[in-house]
Amino acid sequence: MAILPKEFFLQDTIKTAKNLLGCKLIRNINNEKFEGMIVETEAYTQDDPACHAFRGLTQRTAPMFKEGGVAYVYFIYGMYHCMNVVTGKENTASGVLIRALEPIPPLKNTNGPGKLCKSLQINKSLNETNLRDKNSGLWLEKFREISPDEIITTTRIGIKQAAEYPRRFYIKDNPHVSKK
DNA sequence: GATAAGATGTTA
DNA sequence: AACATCTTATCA
Repeated sequence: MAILPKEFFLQDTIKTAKNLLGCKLIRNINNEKFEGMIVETEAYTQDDPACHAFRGLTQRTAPMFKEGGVAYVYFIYGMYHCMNVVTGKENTASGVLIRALEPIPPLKNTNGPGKLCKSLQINKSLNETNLRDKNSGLWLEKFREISPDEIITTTRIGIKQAAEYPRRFYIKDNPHVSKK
């Protein structure tokens, strides 16, 4: 299937968070491919108190300010990495947290943002990597069409700031969404 | 089932 | 000190 084009990442972040549902995330490790379909996302924008970039540009958040289509990978809780798809124009800080994948064999254990990064061996070496370039080892493709009535919207998980924002999206009845 | 605690390192 | 998490233990 086709690699997601640049324009895909330059739309409204919330729209992109929904559009990413049903897309495939593919990781190439030593010419072995691991893939899964995105089933759960969360949107983070610069005007959002829960967004890492809310307080401005720092070394950590710099990737979020790049033009959409690259990865923002950060380390959390001393053990896990989480991966975002950066969205929007250059100098606007926004991204979409990938929270869960429906694994395609032999991939497994991808029902959570920390778990999927562990399974796909996503770490800071992939920070700022171009998600439209297969040579980067991590990229996105169009996979399945998800109709609007299959998308459930809820509040986000694991945050205290702006906890009431309805910016978490997942595919209805999909068993690979992260646990409550 | 539910809730609590612990692991652990980076960030601001 | 808080943290965009997860696993294990300890209840009931």
